[in-house]
Amino acid sequence: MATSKGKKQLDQSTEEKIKAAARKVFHQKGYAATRTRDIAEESGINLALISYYFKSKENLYEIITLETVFKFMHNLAVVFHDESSSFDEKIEQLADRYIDFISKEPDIPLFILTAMRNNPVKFGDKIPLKTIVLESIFYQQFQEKLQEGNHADISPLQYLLNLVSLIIFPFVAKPVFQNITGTKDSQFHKMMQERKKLIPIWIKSMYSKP
Amino acid sequence: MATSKGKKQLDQSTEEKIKAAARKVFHQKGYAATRTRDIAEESGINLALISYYFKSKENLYEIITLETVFKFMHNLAVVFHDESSSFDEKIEQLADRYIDFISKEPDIPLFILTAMRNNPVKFGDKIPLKTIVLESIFYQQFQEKLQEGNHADISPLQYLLNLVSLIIFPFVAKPVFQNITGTKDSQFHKMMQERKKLIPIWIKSMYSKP
DNA sequence: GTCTATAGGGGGATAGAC
DNA sequence: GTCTATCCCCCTATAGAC
Repeated sequence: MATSKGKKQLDQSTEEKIKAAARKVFHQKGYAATRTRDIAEESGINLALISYYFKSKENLYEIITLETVFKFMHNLAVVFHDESSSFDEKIEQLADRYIDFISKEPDIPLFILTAMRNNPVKFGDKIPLKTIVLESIFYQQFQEKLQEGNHADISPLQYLLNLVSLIIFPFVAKPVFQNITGTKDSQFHKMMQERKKLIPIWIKSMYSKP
Repeated sequence: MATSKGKKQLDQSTEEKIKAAARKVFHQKGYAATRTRDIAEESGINLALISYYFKSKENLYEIITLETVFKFMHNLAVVFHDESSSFDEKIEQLADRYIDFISKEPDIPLFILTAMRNNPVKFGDKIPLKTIVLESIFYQQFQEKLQEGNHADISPLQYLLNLVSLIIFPFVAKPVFQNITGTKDSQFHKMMQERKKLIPIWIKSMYSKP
């Protein structure tokens, strides 16, 4: 039952402590505003150990970013490649999983969006995003739906944008939204839960013939 | 015809040069990653003049941020308070104006979103966001629409979130989207232009009775 | 108002003891 | 593996000449 590192499961290894702290601080403040000293304090380890285990701040950041993007896209991959679910069920599952995921990790969307803008190429090379989307069962089912023809005009790319926008943007805009509307955290959370059911319905309406 | 500063209109004052450069660099890289030296180089002025005119980097950043948020919300205010247009026309105008605006200033949405997350209170106090939205003609017209009752259930807040999400998010997600789909800049621009017409239609469909 | 020169502090990284 | 002490560069801000 020991881990591969031969440590107890209860207390993390130093390496893992650093990564957990780095994840937290980088997600919250971004690369430039984060000091290695913040990570050291957050994790309770000694500053010098960051260099010992990860060589540089930049290297640590790259590791965290790659892992974060992977984790985020994992939900997508699981749903997109599920053989047992229908197209409509996949939409429901996407809304459900991502709204839960982002509710628990609210800093991740802005973190990824910023990381990708600052360095679009680097991460594009290392993460098989195209494969996940374009070679998925979801994409096949999408093509079949287009063949049926009993829908309003669908551009697959616009469809994808709409789906993702409706799911993710409210979380990114949360501070602005709460500022304008005076919505409290509990209300906001309730609204996001409602969107799990509403988004699939809305998406269907958008593409049904009039 | 002279400006209040008594300078020619053709070449900007030093103060304006600095602000223009600061705007550009802050929008692109954010506060922490921006060095005052970047702003000096970008504007072609001497580093010491930034302190002379604006005292500190932080103060300059605050000025830029406030102006940016004002400028962004101005489109909203103009459309929301227009007495001559109908509710549906306002939706069309919003999509139209914001898609044009963000196309020209693509860094602004992420800049504002990040600024508001890092300091939600400060800007909330200084910008009359609530007034712009909740005391607008748009909001009145919205209430009237609710009274009519010939629509699917509408939560005003969810409606607002959907509208804004569909307009803004594609621009924020542009790097990720292009990475996944291989879409080029020209294609992306064309898609956003199409959305000017599509978003009002989609929004209507979402809220029409089945 | 604009420049040069520099103060002063902070932050990433490492040497070397334990 | 972990710690203390410190190096050294870089960045903001300012003093002071022009």
